[in-house]
Amino acid sequence: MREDNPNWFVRWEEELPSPEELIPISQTLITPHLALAFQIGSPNNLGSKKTAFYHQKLQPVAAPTPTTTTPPQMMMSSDFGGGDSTDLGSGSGGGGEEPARTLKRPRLVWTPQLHKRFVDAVGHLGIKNAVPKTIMQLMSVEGLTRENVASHLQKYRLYLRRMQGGGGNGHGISGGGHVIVSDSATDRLFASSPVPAHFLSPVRVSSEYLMPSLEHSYLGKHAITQQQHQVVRNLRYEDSEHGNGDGGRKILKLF
DNA sequence: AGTTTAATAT
DNA sequence: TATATTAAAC
Repeated sequence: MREDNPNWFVRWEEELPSPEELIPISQTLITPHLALAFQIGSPNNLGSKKTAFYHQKLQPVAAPTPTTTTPPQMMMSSDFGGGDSTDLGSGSGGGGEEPARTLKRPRLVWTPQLHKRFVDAVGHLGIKNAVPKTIMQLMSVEGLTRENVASHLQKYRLYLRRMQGGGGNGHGISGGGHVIVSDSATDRLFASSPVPAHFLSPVRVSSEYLMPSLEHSYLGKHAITQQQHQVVRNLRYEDSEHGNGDGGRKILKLF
């Protein structure tokens, strides 16, 4: 906002994951579209049975903030669309068909990256303007809907408020009333588990997540213990048949 | 863990 | 009318 440092966008840009971080190992040569069209398994497309493909794009690049208090135009001299193409909607390249935007999308997975964008989008907008629509715009993730953000925001607020009130908190809220600075990837995406059986070291900084497994030859089921999979920019459909809970739903991962 | 719905407010 | 917020169901 205005009260912020005039070069807030520099900081923002710095915090953004570099392209190298986004496309580490599982850079697929075959686009999701093609993979699905040919029913061939991409590296992490496990023994999938049914994979739907319907998606859309959205919002070319809306005005930064068409609301009353308009922040300075951000057009980094370097680039923005070059490195990290934050694109949730899949490639409309080959076929070029654009399924009606009225179809219900598969559930979005809030990866740490996506959540991070969300968080500092909220950060840079004031509390005042941190409302789904503007957040969504500032994030500028294609295909991300307003209700996606709204939903996440709801949970996020939920999370925030139970750390202020709740007994053991150790997090930053200034006595004044606002300026929420929760961090640590927001406690690993909303930390609902009361510190699992993991020997947790007092300080864990640097790269929040990260999967050291170089040779990821995980086949069969997604036997990954916990944590996020390696993310691959753009989306991927999987059939997640959790033994219990919901039976075989399609999910959508970003990045 | 996310989505949708409904009620309510702006 | 459109959007936000919240709770609750799914």
